[in-house]
Amino acid sequence: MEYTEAKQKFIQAWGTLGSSWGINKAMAQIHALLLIKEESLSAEEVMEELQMSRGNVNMNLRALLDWGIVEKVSKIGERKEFFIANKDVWELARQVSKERRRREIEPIIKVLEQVQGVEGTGKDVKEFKAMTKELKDFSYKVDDVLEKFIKSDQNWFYKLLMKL
Amino acid sequence: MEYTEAKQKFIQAWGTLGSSWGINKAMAQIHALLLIKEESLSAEEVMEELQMSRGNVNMNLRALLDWGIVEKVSKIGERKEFFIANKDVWELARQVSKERRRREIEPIIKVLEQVQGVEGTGKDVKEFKAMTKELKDFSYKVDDVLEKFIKSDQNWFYKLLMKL
DNA sequence: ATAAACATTCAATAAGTTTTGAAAGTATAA
DNA sequence: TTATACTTTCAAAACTTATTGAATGTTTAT
Repeated sequence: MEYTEAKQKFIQAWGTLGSSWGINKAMAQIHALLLIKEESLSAEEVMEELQMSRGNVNMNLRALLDWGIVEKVSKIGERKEFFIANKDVWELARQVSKERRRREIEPIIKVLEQVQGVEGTGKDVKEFKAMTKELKDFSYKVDDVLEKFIKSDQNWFYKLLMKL
Repeated sequence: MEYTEAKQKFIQAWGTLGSSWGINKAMAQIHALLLIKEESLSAEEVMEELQMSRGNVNMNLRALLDWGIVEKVSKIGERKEFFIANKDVWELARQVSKERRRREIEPIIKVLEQVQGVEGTGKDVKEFKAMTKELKDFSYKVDDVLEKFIKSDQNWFYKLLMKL
């Protein structure tokens, strides 16, 4: 397989994967491109390589910064900004887990807590309370695992894998 | 809080959560409704409660069956079909993990394997190979954890949580 | 202060996804 | 077999999300 073909294929696949992960395609593709480039790239270069508009690239680069998986780099003598992806896959997984925890687990726990306060003693209400309590308990457990994962180091994780 | 309000709130929140999980809103909302109802519901009843069209309800009930998180129930003397959600949260988590593994991890591993076969000895190619290899190795580890999780029982999981 | 180089915003548009509902299909009962 | 009850399909419409690119804002160099 040609390098150009392989590169396209990877960027494409990463974009698709992103979509089923709440990360939009452009964002995931830019990330993929930065992942496979050792040097940092300017917005211009990303536009060029991925054939995306300036606005789109700018917006999604900022989103990547926001997720903490891409960093800005200044080059001496250069005015424009350059961007580089953190190449540590472990760190990437941690950052993504962290963001998803914040954006998904936390809000659902909040709602589950709230609706627990439903009034009444009817059958429907009892069932409702029972089910939402189970979900809440489980969510707390997941939250707990995620928290530990996020705070842990790579070694901890690999040791855990061994144990399984 | 009133039962009706709590119910709406929960169904709403579950729908939103679903969206960031690759599960469409209607599908997640139907699932939420079935989760909080002990008895099975007919398509008609779901339509009524969620104010959705027949086509939408039918389509998404089939998707839920497909994901293995909702089951058909036949009632004697009744011609129509009824649907019930599995109330075991643990089992739900397992089923969802199973489907997501199949739909997401497996395809990306396949692509990563493929692009590993890229030809050339240039700097770009070497970097590309190194990065995609790292991603592949990590994906295999995740796949492995998921596989064990899917095949395990609830007890295993809770014991694991204790250890963390 | 001005110009040049670059970054950001945002309204318009395009693309993608979900939802509808009527029509077609299927199974059951009489 | 025919009518009825129910399910499935699918093209069109509604809705949502992503993308563009020109206009605006900001920084730096002269």
